[in-house]
Amino acid sequence: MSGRVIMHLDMDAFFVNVELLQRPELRGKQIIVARESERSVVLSASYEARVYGVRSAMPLVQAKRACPTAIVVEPSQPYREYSAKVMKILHEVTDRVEQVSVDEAFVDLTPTLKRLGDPVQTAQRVRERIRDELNLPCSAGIAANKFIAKMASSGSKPNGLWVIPPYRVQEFLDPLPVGKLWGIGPKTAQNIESMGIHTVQQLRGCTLPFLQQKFGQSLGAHLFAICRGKDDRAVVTEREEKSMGAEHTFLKDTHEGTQITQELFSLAMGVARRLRSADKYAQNLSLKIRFEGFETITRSCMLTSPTDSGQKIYRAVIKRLLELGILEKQNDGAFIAPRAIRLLGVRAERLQTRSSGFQESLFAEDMTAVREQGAPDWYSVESAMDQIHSKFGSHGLLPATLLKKHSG
DNA sequence: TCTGGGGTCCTAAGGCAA
DNA sequence: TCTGTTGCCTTAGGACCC
Repeated sequence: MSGRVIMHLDMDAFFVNVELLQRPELRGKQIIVARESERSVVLSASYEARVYGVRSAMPLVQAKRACPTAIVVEPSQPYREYSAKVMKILHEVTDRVEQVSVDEAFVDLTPTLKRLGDPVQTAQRVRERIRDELNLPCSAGIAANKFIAKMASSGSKPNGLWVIPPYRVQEFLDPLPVGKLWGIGPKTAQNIESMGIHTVQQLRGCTLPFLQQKFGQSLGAHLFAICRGKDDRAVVTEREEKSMGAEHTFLKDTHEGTQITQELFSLAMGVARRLRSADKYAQNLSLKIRFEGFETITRSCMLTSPTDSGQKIYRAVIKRLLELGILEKQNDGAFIAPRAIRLLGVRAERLQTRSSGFQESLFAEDMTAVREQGAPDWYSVESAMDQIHSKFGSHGLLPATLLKKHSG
């Protein structure tokens, strides 16, 4: 036994509760945070709205049908700032904090046991501080590993704290439907259930070779472990980004070349800007194209040399789409998409850290491209400011921590 | 009736070199 | 020179998470 004590902390309906700080008159009501658009999805729903079956990632139109009285609130708050305040409180307990997303984190409490004593009281103090100082509710789970801690915090929601000691793990897991396990999504759950296995207890009856034969080496071994409540993954405090991307869904599916190239230009510039502010070059690009009817493909290409130039990314993307016939050039030189496109995405992969300083030429190149092709609305002062910060930051005039605030 | 945007990790297949 | 094996790289796709 490792003898670890892990806490998983999860903010309750984070986006909703941050919005409520500014609009307390909405407390207790059915709230949906989402962009008001035909194709948007629910970012977060208050528990009052969840009663009606509203869930995050649900199409907004569907959510409104499920709960017609819900009030839709546009996302308007600096969620990352609130997130940072939560993380700061966690970091005051220990530096062994792994932020998983904007609203949740794992904390390895093992090293705090001597200094702070009972981990349950430590968790309670953290939750009280978040409630008192930030006026935000959260839930937490405590267990001997990340998997069980995560399951515990999910089970304790909303506004709860749940401790699952090792000797209670199996009785907690056994009756659960396999689809409730963290990491088992709808597809895998369906696969497992098609074999007549519905509960964790039944899954535990499968041998390791059987699971690996059915689900592959990795997933098979993972299933074998988690249905026994075993998980030796460490709390990882620092993680390097492996890719950065941007995507956009059109309001209406489009064949129109100008609209498509403008969007690609905008995506390429956005990705390049983020590369520069993170001091990274990309060696690979991955394109995502979703056609009408929701069929989605990805295509990738290697760049001739690593880059953080929006122009180079844009040119590579156009070249690849022409090769693939997803984009065609007409006689008059205009582009057209033979199949209507719903979504476009550009992702930079195989990132490498830039060792030398900011490359003036690339900055100038992108600015020239913006002048020539006309900047889309978003590509204005903010973007230029980011590049200037990036430029001076890499010369040491601005601290790196400040730069981080401008990225993302 | 519909399905966003940001990611990570895994697998499989084909090309290629040792 | 031919054949088979192995392993790595590249590419595409899928599942999952929030």
